[in-house]
Amino acid sequence: MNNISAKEYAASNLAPSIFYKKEVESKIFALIDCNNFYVSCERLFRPDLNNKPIIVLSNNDGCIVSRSNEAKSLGLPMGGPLFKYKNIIKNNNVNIFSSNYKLYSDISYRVMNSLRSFCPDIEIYSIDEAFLRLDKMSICNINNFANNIYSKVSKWTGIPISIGLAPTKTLSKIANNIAKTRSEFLGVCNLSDIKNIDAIFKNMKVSEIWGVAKKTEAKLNSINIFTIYDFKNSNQKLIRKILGVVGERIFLELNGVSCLDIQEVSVRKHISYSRSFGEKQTKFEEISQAIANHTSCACAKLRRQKTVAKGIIVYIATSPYSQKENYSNSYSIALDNPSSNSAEFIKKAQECLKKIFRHGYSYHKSGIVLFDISEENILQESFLESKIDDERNKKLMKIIDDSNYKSKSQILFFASQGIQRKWQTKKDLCSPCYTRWEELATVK
DNA sequence: TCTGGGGTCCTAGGACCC
DNA sequence: TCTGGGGTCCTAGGACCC
Repeated sequence: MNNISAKEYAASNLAPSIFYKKEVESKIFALIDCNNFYVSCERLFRPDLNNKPIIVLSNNDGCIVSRSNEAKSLGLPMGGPLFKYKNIIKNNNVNIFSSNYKLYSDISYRVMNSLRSFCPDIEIYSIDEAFLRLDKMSICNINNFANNIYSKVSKWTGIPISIGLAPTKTLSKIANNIAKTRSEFLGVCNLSDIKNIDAIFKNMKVSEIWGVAKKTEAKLNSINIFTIYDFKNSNQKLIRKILGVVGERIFLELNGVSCLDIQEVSVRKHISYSRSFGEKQTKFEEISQAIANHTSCACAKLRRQKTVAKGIIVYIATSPYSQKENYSNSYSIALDNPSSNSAEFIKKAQECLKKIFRHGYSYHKSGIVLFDISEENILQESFLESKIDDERNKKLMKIIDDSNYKSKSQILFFASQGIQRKWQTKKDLCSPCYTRWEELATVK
């Protein structure tokens, strides 16, 4: 069955209903989403925390990024800064964790592998979400199949999930939302089975649609579109005029015309690494260490995806919330030849920092971006650089990467990254990484 | 006192070319 | 004297996602 692009659809004279029918028959997407993922990972090894309010914090213990249902009902908002909610947290004995990304990515890997065993046509959309395309498989009963995924994944990994089924990705996100929020669906919602879908859509705000946030919501509200039902039944040309191709695509997807398919994994186009400092920093030396560290981590990522970058951007900033005079600046340098060598990029990063560092400010954050990324194997050989040096550097990087991978930590690093690391991010409430040998849970 | 981090895609506008 | 316009590429910024 041909996929009809939004453009082709817009250009066609055929009645929409013909397309809708064809598309409904042609594709079935399942969106699988882990419930309160970070919180669920923490609970996995701490069953004593079931049914208790838990929150997980962002880097530097700054904001709330994951909440258990109990924490949600206390009114703790997603993204809320921790210090504003100290009272609620204290009065209700809310359990707090710093984010433990090593643990979460290990658990995520388990969940995704389980999903892949059901359907190879998978797009891992984020650490806790994946789309499956089910219509290419021979499945007798799609609902039974989804129910099976639902129970097996929870059983195998211990992580609760929700599943939304629909003929487009946008609709499957909505179906997933319904599965998650309405207990009568028992965690799995097939949108095509719902008889009174209009009644449900009339009760959902446009901001509940994937791709519609504040700005877009305001634009839609201004033309009297408030609910998903309103949006779905509005005028395509008007939507195109007001929201551009992105909005038009959403409109079509809501109407069952699939414009977005499963995406293959592609190499990152930029790799960035930035952190707020645990405490404000004023000295060049400390910030220089942090920058060297960010650069080294980003280069390791670059090598892991077998790519090279042409240049680096370095930036530093004072806190945007500070009452004092603010300063932020960035500087970039392009290399003569693309590289993935940490030492080379660290040197350039420090040149950048010298250009932008100003005395007299308390810095809050620093970061780097590697840009113009291309695949390693299509790298052009330089005429100037010595090939022997190049080979030696590659070997050195491989030794560093292998050792750090084996030890699952940074046992080999550059002196410029520093040892004291006064700038390091705050992570006071971190759980053990239960999935690694040296931190396995103990049974008493 | 204390407010995260890493991405993607799209668009508008400028520079440049013929 | 009359002073175009279309195409392409690049970049910065906006909007959104989790």
